[in-house]
Amino acid sequence: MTHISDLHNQWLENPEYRATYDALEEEFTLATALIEARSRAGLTQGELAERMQTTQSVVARLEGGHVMPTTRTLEKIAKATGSRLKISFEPDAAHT
Amino acid sequence: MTHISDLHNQWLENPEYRATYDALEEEFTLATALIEARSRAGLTQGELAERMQTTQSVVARLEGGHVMPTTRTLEKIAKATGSRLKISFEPDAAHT
DNA sequence: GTTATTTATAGCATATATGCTATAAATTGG
DNA sequence: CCAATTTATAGCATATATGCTATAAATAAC
Repeated sequence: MTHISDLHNQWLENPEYRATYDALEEEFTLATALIEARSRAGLTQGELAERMQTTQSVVARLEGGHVMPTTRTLEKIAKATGSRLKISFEPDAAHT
Repeated sequence: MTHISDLHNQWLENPEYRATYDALEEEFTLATALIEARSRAGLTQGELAERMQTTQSVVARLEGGHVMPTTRTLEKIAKATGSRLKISFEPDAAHT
């Protein structure tokens, strides 16, 4: 069974992949969070799309992590999955 | 002294405002979070803009809550303010 | 293994966020 | 007050997310 995080760990050993890791991380975690929210709501992509007033292909694209969605889209997802969207900037100890 | 949350509470009594409250809430809280992150970092809009590779007017627009930014922009803000971006969909008890 | 269901990809038009310059408005320091 | 700094707004070009249809690929049900 190939889970996305397995791929993730596997790819970590590829230097070229590591180079772009920072930029991709958010897309990975966001896509994962989205998939989890949809699972929790027990919806198919098509059903979620309907509640978001869009189409299944749009949801697939979002879950594929191929875009950096707007907060407008994130809000629609939250509402459609019975979730509450939370966005925060947490002080990063490592940086400060 | 006019704080954004004061205006918020004040406007809550205006019915017309209440009608669009849901759609605006996220912009309010996000803008507030952004302003806080910048304050924490001790940066002016111009300085933050420079670190984000953009201009002061763009930061002003974001903080004004007049746009629903992409996660790409949120990531830039996080990095520039020494923060870590967190996005999550939390199960909403009230809905379920 | 065949069918039905679900998910992923492609390609294009449209909407919206971003990037930018200039300038106004507001705030701060003296 | 005045000057300097900071923040807000306007307007336009560009980049990117979204909306859409169609179809392929993968999974699940039987």
